[in-house]
Amino acid sequence: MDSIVQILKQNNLSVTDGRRKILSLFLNSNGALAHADIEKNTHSHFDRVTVYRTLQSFVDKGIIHTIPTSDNSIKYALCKDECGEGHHHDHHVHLVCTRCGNTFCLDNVVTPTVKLPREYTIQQVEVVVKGICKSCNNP
Amino acid sequence: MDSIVQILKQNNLSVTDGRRKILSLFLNSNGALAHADIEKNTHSHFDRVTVYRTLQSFVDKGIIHTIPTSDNSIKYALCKDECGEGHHHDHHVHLVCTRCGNTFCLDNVVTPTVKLPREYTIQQVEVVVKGICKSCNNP
DNA sequence: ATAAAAAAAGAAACATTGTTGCAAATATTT
DNA sequence: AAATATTTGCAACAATGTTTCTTTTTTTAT
Ligand SMILES: [Mn+2]
Ligand SMILES: [Mn+2]
Ligand SMILES: [Zn+2]
Ligand SMILES: [Zn+2]
Repeated sequence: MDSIVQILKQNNLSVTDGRRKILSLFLNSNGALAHADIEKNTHSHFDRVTVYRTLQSFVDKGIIHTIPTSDNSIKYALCKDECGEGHHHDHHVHLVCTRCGNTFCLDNVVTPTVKLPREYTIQQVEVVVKGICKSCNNP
Repeated sequence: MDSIVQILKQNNLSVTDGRRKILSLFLNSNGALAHADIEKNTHSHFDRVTVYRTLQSFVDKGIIHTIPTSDNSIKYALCKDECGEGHHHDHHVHLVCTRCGNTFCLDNVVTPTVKLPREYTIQQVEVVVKGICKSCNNP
């Protein structure tokens, strides 16, 4: 059975064209994708609303995670850790390349620990590095 | 002379009602502000476009900085370090309170150092912590 | 394989957010 | 006070996101 179908079924998502196509985009991309990238890559084959709902359900199920950015654009990337419904554990650093504009999960770079004064409680630490990516550095 | 006017003049910005009012909002707020907060607090006294342009010019001048978020909303906060035109040096951690929703600059918590593989170049590190803020913890 | 039930997609209408060009108003300089 | 430079508000537009409802598709049960 197709690995894409497998992932969808494992997450109790019914298998539809849209979900198959969008999930395969993530599996075949090494960087993060924005909503607009998906619309472009699917040649607007799917309604915008469908794309929004698909992304939301993937996030809910722990298949993809969002990446914070300073401009107003949510980026999404595959979860590679053990994320599930309501359980996101993506403790890795993200890199936004200032040259090519792409965003990457650095799965091997673990989020550093942050110490806050006692009055605060930490729930999650997000680290986004702006810099130059691998392929822009070694062209 | 008014300290607000002083800041504006120091940055070669002409002194207008909008800039005075918006800058004073930042000076009197302990958390970060989103565009919508400013519109609300000024009772839409200023055109939306003016607010956008004012925020942009404050960022350009190094008076305020943006804070990345996972939802699609830019937050802005006063720069307290030595930022200037084209020189942002806000090396502190930001906290997004999951209870009250406010975003705070933790000026005393320095951004941890991050080590990336040699193939990458680091330009800037942004750390956003989700958790519970001081006042939500000690009500 | 077929019918029934459940879930998702599409369409439309709308709300919010952000951008651009230009004329009128305001601030600064002379 | 007048000339110049800058900013503002308006209008029109583009992009992004949400909600409701009907149609289509997928899944489940027979
Ligand atoms: Mn990631
Ligand atoms: Mn800050
Ligand atoms: Zn790059
Ligand atoms: Zn709080």
